[in-house]
Amino acid sequence: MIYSSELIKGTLKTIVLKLLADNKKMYGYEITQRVKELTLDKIQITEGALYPTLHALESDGLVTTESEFIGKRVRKYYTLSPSGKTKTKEKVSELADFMETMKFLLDIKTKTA
Amino acid sequence: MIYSSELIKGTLKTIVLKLLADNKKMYGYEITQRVKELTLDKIQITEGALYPTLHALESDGLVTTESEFIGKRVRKYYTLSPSGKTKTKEKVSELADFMETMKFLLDIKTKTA
DNA sequence: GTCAAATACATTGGTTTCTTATGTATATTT
DNA sequence: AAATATACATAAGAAACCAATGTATTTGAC
Repeated sequence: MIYSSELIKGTLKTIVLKLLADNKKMYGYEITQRVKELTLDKIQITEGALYPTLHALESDGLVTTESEFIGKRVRKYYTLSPSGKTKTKEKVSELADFMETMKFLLDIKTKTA
Repeated sequence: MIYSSELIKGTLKTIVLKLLADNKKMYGYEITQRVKELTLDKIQITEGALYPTLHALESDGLVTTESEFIGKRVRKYYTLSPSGKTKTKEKVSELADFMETMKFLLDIKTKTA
């Protein structure tokens, strides 16, 4: 089972930031594989979604990059900047809060009829 | 505090379906107010988001409608159809599952560095 | 009694965010 | 040798929401 794509919307950036916070430095392809693995294939980040997101994080100054050659192939590592670390905490706690709220909303049984 | 709008994306339809499942019949404005109230103002559904969503649910056959006059003003009630009830269960359990996965993702501390 | 705010519907234009598809190239496995 | 995996990237389009606008009635405050 793979989650319907609407659900991923809005959480991708937070997922990426959190992974970077936990793993110091990661490259794009690694992120897609890690998420796939951690979620037992339920969340599969497409490259068309990931790379633009990473580029946006970079241009927002939330991450810095360094390219490395593995043989002849480039690998681009992403690392959180100080402001990125702050932003990550904000985003993660907002999402955690949101999930609490959603959990409450989904459990309510206030039959008025 | 109000959640950043990206978070709502993908969950609105499920929220609406769940409210209708719990309250039998509701009208649009009532839904916005109920959500606002239940979430302590943290989720505010805009009309520009809600009405298109309700219309989509209707054209998908997940809800039926009946209009009522309150004085001279129309009020349009929405009620889940049988397929809407089934869909609601699916959507709610998918979202619950997704939140479990996200909770796990946000808590991981697998320092590899 | 009038003026603002609340109630109640709806649509339109624009943005953000993701998907699908495509492109390039190297490395590994069968 | 060919298929798959690794690794980057972009472009066109769709989906979902926001902000703004529009119409109209009703209620509450002063």
